Amino acid sequence: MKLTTRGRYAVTAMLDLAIHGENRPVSLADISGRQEISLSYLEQLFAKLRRGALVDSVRGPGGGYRLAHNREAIFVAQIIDAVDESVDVTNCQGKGNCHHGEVCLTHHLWQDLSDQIHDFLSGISLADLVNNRGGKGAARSADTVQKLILQ
Amino acid sequence: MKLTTRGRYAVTAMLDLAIHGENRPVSLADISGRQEISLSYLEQLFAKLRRGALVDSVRGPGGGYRLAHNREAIFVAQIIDAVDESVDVTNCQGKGNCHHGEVCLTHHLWQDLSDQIHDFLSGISLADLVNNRGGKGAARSADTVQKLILQ
DNA sequence: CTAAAAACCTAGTAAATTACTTGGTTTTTT
DNA sequence: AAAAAACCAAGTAATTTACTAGGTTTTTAG
Repeated sequence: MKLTTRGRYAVTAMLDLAIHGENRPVSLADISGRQEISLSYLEQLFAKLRRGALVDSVRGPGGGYRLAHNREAIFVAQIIDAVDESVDVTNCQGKGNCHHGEVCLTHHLWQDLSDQIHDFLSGISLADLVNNRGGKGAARSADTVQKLILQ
Repeated sequence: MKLTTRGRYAVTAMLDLAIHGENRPVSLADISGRQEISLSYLEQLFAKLRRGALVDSVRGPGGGYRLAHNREAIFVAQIIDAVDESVDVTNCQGKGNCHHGEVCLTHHLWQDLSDQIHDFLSGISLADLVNNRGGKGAARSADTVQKLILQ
């Protein structure tokens, strides 16, 4: 399945951007420092995020990246789609040619799971994450959020 | 995340077993032939499935594997857990030490997604798959099912 | 107007994982 | 006794992933 560390990194970086980028653009060097993701790796991820129209870039000193839309309008599924190409758990990437050119025994199972995951992640915006409402809304203590935001 | 080809192979093989193993045990050589999975790889998977008490083995000629429970009582999540260890999308395997020993920004998101996937796959039994009710019950034409079962 | 900060780009590489191979042994049936 | 099967351990090829190296271009601040 396409749900790897790459996607996690991308969501984390976008969340960092949502938290720290209200006024000025945020440089990848800053995100790299805070989230401990290699700068050059971030560059590669943000190239994809930009192609996916999720962020805008500002070049030159004082530049960096900005969210291309507001927090409420950027969903986790979009981020993962942008960097991982797809959230797909089938073997045949949904083509249905997994067994001698026909659908394999479990094709529909994986297809349905894929859809399920995509639906789940499509319902969660960056705003939800900032406001601590990831998924079912697992509790996160107020001071943990503070620590994470203020570092 | 732990949702790889290994898990898919395991579910496919177990489904093959459910379909072909009503009377006699099914040898891995048979499954290997039908599903095009390397025999030795199947052996490794079935060692784990046996440790997970999902199948029983019968040694000697005419031997093979049998489901350890009936189709209704074996769920996809159990199969994947047995071969992939866990269906976990967090970076820290649920430990919550992903960022300087604290939970990372997106920990709860991945935790919730993990739970979601696990719940989904826990609701689908081998019997459901045999009867073509994977997940939301995507339609599969009757003759496709025939082809798959009768090969 | 120049130095520096940033994005932007390409290619390569190290590490990890995955799928598979090899070459056995043990058990049990015919 | 031969053969069919499970069972086992170690190694390997292929792929993917995360990261590094080494640039260029753009733009701002001084």
